[in-house]
Amino acid sequence: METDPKPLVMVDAALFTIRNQQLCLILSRRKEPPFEGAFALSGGFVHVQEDSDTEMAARRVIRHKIGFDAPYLEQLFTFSGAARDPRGWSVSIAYYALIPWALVEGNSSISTFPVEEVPALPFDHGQIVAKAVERLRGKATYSSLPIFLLPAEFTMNDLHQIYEQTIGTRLDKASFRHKILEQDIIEPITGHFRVGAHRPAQFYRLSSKALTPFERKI
Amino acid sequence: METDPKPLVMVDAALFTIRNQQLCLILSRRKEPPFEGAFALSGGFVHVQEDSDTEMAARRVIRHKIGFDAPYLEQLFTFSGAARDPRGWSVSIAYYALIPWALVEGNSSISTFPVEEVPALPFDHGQIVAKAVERLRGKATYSSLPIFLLPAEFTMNDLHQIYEQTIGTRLDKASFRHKILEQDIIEPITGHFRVGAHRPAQFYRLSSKALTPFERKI
DNA sequence: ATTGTTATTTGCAAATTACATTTAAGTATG
DNA sequence: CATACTTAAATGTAATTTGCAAATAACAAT
Repeated sequence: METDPKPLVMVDAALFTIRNQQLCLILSRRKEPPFEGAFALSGGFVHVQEDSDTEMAARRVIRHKIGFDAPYLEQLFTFSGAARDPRGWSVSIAYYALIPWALVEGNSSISTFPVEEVPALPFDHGQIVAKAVERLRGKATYSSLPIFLLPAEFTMNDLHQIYEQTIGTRLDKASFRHKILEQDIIEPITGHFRVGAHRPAQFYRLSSKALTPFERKI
Repeated sequence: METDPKPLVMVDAALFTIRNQQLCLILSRRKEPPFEGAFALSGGFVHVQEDSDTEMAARRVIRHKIGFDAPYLEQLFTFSGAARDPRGWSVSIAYYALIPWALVEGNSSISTFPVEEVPALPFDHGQIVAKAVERLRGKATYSSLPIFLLPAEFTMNDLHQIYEQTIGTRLDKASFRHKILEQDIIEPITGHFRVGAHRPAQFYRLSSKALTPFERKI
């Protein structure tokens, strides 16, 4: 079998949320060396005994950070090499997750940064973030992914804004409405409206048909 | 640092080619246990000393198999767990590559199987193949990826067939022609035609503008 | 009742795509 | 050498999708 030195195997997770209509990254300060005290992604070593696979390792890491499982989690890319971690040749299986802000608001151990204002990060976390943003933006243009950034009930405008934020461009309201409704991924909550000093907005929720909304095209 | 047992780290590569107008997978028989003699993907352990990262490891493995670098190589997904390899908890960073058939024709150590007729494979190679096919089909619908399955010079019909094969559906000839030419990813080779018992077909090559054709939309 | 503000619908122009047909350019055959 | 045959390439039009602008609806505040 193999007698060669084996690489370190870890997972890292880029956590996204939308705060104040801005696509943000959730970071926290490292509690151990290397780079103790610096803002970084959530990460940790894969534990062969407790993790059935790396996705479970990522879930464990995320749960440890925010206290619950992220509504959406996807493997992003695997980074590797001798340079990315001072402890030696390593492999990091990177994930990204989408989390509604309401679920983490008030958690004192985390900080958020708009994706355009993320500080310099240790390891190769900058690269991971860049790739995660790219992936998220890409998928948002042809899938209903951004829905996972919203709470269970939301208005068409909420959804529209989330899409514009994640994609980073302006979208026509009427066309957007059309496309979304055509796809049957969301359904109106009859009789439930957001009130205010103007016409009330219909509330929607994920459609029962859209159990795996991610596979649907927008 | 870590004293836990570390997982085995390997790379596996799904090699695609088009043979007889069919999207095929290139497999070869394993020369060592486990599963000695069985058809499997090309794979091997990551060597911390010689591989600068896992992509280089994948290249090394592929070069060892076919003798040269694949024209297109992309990281696919990382598979992991205790069950995928009898030698223990492992991580496999899977890649897929596109290779014109002309480049490997005659190589006696490889076999090809149409993707719909791939035999049962050892490890979790069946899963890897399924994911690779899915990824390839997905990307073919919005990028010019399939071009890497063709030789340097090809006709519009060659390209059209390759697309139909990789996507798995029928595409309108006229619209296809339009969309491709619009994008400037290929250019006609003036004066060069494929002859036969009928109207000669114009030969094309990758456009000089399309240095990274993969980023372009079809 | 009037005004202001946001939500939602409607209508139409522009662009894209699908489908059907025609024209072009050669070889093979008698 | 004219004709049939086959595939390549171009053309034209219907159907669909998308982009843009305006109209209408529904409420609160005044």
